[in-house]
Amino acid sequence: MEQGLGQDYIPASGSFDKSRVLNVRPLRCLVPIFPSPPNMSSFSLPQAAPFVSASPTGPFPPGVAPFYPFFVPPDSQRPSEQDPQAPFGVPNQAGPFGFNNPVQAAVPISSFRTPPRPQPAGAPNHNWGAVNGDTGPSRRSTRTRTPSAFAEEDGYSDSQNQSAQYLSSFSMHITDAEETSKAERKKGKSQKRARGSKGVNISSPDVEADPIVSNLLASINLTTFDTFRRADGDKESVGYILMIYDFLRRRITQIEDGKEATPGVTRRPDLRAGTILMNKGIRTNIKKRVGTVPGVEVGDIFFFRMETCLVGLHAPCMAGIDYMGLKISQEEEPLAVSIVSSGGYEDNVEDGDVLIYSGQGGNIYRKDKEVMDQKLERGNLALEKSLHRANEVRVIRGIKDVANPTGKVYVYDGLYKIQESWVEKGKSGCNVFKYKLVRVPGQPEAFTMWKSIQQWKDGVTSRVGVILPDLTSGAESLPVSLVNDVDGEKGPAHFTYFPSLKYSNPVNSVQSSSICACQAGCLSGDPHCLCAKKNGGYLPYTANGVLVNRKSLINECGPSCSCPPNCRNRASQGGLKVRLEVFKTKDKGWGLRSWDPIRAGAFICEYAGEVLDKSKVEEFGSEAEDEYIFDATRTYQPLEVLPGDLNEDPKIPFPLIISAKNGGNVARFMNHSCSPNVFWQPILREANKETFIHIAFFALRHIPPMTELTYDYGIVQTNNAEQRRKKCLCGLSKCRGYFY
DNA sequence: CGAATTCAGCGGTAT
DNA sequence: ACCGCTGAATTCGAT
Repeated sequence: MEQGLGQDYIPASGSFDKSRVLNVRPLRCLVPIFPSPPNMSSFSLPQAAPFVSASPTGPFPPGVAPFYPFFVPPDSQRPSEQDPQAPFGVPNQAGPFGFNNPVQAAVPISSFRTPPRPQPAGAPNHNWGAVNGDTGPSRRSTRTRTPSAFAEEDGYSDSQNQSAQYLSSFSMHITDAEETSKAERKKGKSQKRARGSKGVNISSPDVEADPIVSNLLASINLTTFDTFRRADGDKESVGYILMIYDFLRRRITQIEDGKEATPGVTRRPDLRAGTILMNKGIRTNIKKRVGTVPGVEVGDIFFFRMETCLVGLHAPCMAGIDYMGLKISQEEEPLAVSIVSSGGYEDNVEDGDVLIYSGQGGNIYRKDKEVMDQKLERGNLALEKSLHRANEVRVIRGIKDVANPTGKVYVYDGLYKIQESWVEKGKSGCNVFKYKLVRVPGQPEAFTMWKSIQQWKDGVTSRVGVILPDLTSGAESLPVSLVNDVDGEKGPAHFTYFPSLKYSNPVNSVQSSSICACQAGCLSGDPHCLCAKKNGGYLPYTANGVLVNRKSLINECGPSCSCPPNCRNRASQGGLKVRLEVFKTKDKGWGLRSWDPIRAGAFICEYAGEVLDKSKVEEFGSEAEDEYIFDATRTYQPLEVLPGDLNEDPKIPFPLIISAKNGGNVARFMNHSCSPNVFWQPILREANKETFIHIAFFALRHIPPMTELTYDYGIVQTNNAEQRRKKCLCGLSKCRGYFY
């Protein structure tokens, strides 16, 4: 598939309308002016470089004025707001800066740049912006390059070609040795800093000394992250990194929660976990690139900026614009590779496929510093160059997280192209750069899906194919839609909806051992909290109800405890937290998915149904009908990422089998997958002075909206297992072919 | 209780 | 050395 770069850079000659392009982009536009030879692949060798650069000193074709549009006459409050179509705020083409006398009136782009600092004669000049009318020495004259260096520094990736052939054409910039020494230096630096800075970061070493964390780090097979994997990821390594990262983050949160809070000190488990993984080289896609990042798919979600750094989607951990230097012919230009739009600036995000993005700088969002005009440097310059080069820019959209209002969800919304740019006066009265980005067509839905879901929730539009708006008839705290937009089936076979587990008799209950007296809610590491004690000292959940790691059994607080209902050690008790729908899948019958994003470790639902007593269990053993059954006695593959001692295998003191055939909740619709995104966890909970075991489902990884929820059904180890096994339809490369 | 404020952070870029 | 669309903790302010 010749999607993306190639086609966009190499229009078939004559297929474009020069006047149209020029009208839209009056800047020096290399695409139409220097068409490349046809039949050139997007994956170009140096001699066939798609980038043909004009000489920095011109000549420019008639009517192409270099950079004048950035000139904003101080006295003419040029109305870009009123006419955003006029690129760069040029009201029309007649004025003194129109096409008629462009060159004379041209103001060099450098007029928007920081004045270059005085440099000794002959020093390298990094003033990229001074392309035309440059008074300083050109970069070309101060630096020579070998032809082969071009290929080495080409950061373009071809999403369809991540083969060894592709890799071999690049030389790895970062060898293992370099990587290690870099990490060592880094580590030394951070330790020094920790010592020197009033003990703010002093707890960092004991996080790594924590047995669970050091176990985790020791268990990671570092050969998995050899040079090859670090340079170019795949879905597996990206998923692995994200899972380790979030586990580490949750574990650090848990440890920190157990400590006395130091007033005024902000704890950043996200940064701590990120730094550890960075230093260990547990990351991928280190080499920056334009376009697709291998292993990251459109629609993938992140809950921390550090996650996008680790997988190479967006390297800066705070800045919104990521860019790289790219050698083009003899020039080096910064090109934007990705942006994050998260609401700090006055971005316009109304249309799902168009984004009006504000440039960086100018202290727009800082209250402690004086607001100033933005400058055409760093990311802003890179975006400008990317406009001219028409290269694809990854867009990550930050959205307020419904489940955690203080946090954000970042959605990778795929590739965009910058269509135009201009300068306008921001609210503060200072110049702000604006960039109009338009989504490259043909990509899977991502951000627009979020918008649709929001409209369904608001009742603005209705979901297509809804059979029942709430199949629970109000039995859950949130409605669960029944949807079929695939075929004519009107719904699953009849069953009774009830939201929790039904024990026919309390035989299987476990004796209640203790209750807690934490009136204000339980806290991790509190030696007085018996419930924390029962869970091994720490509470199993973080403050926002996220499960830190899988345990053989979790002891939640119950009605007899003194803690309030919102105590964090009751994560599975509040009913549904995400808006779910039961939907008709293409080939697996009915399935379950969520309208809301779900973060790794978040509670989804429990398995409701009737607990089969021992006699029925035996009867069940010979029964072929096991469509809606949860069977804790099956054997389960260990969860793929975390080592066994971190993710303990579930242990239930009796053979628990639940039937949801006649009645149950949404969990009965969850299908099997050999590479699931959900796992189950036994939970001990009190009711009427007795304790019962419940089966709760938690997210194994971050799950984007509308992704089917699946867990591993396990394998039955019986004589007639072969006949009863079902063909697995998960369709994954890891599929073991069957379940039960 | 949500919004606004405060502030230490970190990887990366540029000097 | 400097920079930035972080994110947690804390204070503020409108109910």
